[in-house]
Amino acid sequence: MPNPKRNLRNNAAPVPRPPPQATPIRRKRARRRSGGITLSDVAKVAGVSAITASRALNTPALVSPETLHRVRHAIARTGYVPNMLAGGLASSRSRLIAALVPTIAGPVFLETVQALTEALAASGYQLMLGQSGYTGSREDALLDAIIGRRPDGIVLTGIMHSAEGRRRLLAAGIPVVETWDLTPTPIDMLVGFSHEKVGAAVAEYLHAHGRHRFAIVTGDDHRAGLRRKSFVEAAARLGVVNVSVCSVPAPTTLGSGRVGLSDLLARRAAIDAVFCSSDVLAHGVITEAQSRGLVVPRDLAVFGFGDLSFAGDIWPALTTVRIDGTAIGRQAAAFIVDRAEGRPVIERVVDLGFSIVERDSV
Amino acid sequence: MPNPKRNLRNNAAPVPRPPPQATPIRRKRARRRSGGITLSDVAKVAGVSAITASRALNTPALVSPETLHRVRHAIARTGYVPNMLAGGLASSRSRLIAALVPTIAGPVFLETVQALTEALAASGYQLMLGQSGYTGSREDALLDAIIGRRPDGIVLTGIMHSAEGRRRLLAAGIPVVETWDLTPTPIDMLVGFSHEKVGAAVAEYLHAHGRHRFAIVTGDDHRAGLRRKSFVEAAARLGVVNVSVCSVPAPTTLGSGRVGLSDLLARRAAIDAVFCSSDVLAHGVITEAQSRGLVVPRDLAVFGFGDLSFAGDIWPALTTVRIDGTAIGRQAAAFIVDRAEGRPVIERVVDLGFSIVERDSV
DNA sequence: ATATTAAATGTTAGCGCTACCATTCCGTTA
DNA sequence: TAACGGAATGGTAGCGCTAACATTTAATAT
Repeated sequence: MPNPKRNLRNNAAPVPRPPPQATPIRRKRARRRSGGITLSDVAKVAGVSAITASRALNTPALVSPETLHRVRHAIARTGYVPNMLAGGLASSRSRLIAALVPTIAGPVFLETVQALTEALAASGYQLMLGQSGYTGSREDALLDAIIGRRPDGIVLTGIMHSAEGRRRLLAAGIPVVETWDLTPTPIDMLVGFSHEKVGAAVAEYLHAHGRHRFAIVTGDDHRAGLRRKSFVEAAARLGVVNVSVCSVPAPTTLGSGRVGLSDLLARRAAIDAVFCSSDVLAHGVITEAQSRGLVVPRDLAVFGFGDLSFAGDIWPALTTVRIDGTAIGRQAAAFIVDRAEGRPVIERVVDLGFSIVERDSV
Repeated sequence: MPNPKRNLRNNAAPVPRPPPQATPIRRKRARRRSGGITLSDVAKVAGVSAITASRALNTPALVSPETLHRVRHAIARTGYVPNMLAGGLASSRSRLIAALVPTIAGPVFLETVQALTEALAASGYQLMLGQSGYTGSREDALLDAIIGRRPDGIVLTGIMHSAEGRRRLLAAGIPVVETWDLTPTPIDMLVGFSHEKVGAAVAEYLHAHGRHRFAIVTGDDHRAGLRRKSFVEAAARLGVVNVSVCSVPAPTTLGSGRVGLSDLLARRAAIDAVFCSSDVLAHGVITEAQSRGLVVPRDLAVFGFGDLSFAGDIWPALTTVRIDGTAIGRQAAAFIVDRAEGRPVIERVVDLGFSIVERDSV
């Protein structure tokens, strides 16, 4: 039976067929190199072994300066780009970090993601972004897709992870950082702030500024719910009992803020202050108020959350809660990198707190 | 010399030491399995070979229904998650698609990225997002990091890629889709619209609506420059010669829109219409106008670009250019998937056009 | 009844890289 | 002078998976 030699895609120098010696009938099968330049090619050009070339890239301290130079030269000449699939497989270190956010459409987490990206890149890691949606339905499937890439760490941002998800994460043995929240039962590491304290602080602030009829326009996600609850409780402590609540679906938009205020006003509830679960929502509330001839803050105080980039630029400038998303991202990156490099992380929970930015809308 | 047997991390059933026969002195070296569950484990549980288990996952049509069921059961029992590093290495198909955007902070490309993510996920691919910044300085380094992951495709979104970048991309042999632009010399595939036509259309629209003193507030990126140029040219054709131009750094913000209008007004130029290079900028211009007591559109017409989610909700509702970012993302995904699956792409350039959304700001 | 084909499964050998050892060649130390 | 130790480099065997074959069995055509 003749051996059909398909030598597809093999544009390398044709390997001379080994002479049919008295060796047992063992035919060389067609190679299937993907065609790119490999470390061995570089090593050959540099006149060293593959492993030395590898060391020149990964642990240059172990290589003599002269060899290092030769290898670097060879890399430049050949245009070699390391195959991180192969490297990750061999070393069990993918240098990939995954981040899970509900959505990138809402600008809330962008600052964190941005800081994360940069801090990780500085350490030679790359971020892979996954969107789970606020519902959590796709979360488990997404989690498998992520775990399949064997990331060196996972950053969970504002996610209500399912019990099943927690289990898989734990089973995979991947370092996890949860952010934007301070749950009492973190999976692994945690960097965030207390949503309860935010709610209480805002209620106290409004009260101290002479407001007594509170309302809330809030997205229906978990963390916003935490803030709402503590806001209402703090209000009650201050003697403000009837807090009108209007809930809108997450992610929040300027439009849903307008709808929220309309809704509140339609109830004929007497209100003089609105706490919104996001700056975007607050912006919508202000817009709606203005379109109705209400003057902010004279007729209505509006309080935001997030201190997004536009908060200081809208008119009137928005009084809001500032969360340092950049610091969160940086701290998360530090956690992950420490763990990935094998350094132990002692203090696994960091509370970054928040601050109130006083501007013109209250 | 005694053989120090380090059996680190090997929690599998202890392999019985092969009897020290008269074989040449070839010691088994310690295994270094990373500890997870592998396809072989699944195959063992299912009572089939590894390759059959692989087929059950990747090409279930080639496996008998009964075997398929057994394998699936075994996967569920073991909690197996395929190692895509290994799979990608073996098959030269990473099932990873990279997207390069200037920044995710600007909401302009979010719609496209979102659509891309979803369309790719539906085909079993995952998106990896890279931010190059508007400057392009980090672009080449980022490109190497991306090529190193051996993605099956790359989507360039609103990028001014360097010549060196183009070369590397071409050399890597990875399918490329450029988006949001209609350059005459695409690298590979292209889906976008004509920025020149947009500029001309807006100028004509404003003129048709009785405006004669045009101004521009624009971000300083390449594509915005294209629109500006054709806007000015079309204006000249219509007899509007002195178009005041105010350029602000990209990415654009609400704040820079306010600054832009202030700047324009400070020049004491008589203007009755402003074309902005983004909706965010337009929003800033409107905000600044209102804070100065100007009434939009009576005193000043404002034209945006992008039709972002808030455009219809601000007050007055923004007249703008609609780009179907979702369609762009979907088409890009279709291109990439076709190529990744080996289907030829005949028509490599798609013009998705644009439309003008008439609202209340003109 | 035999040849032919298709369907289902198995065997082997890599994909490109790095961990784990082994080796060589110095300069120190006893 | 021999023994030792560190620095630099190399050989080999995988990491977990799949392409390219090979083999077996059942169904169909001649």
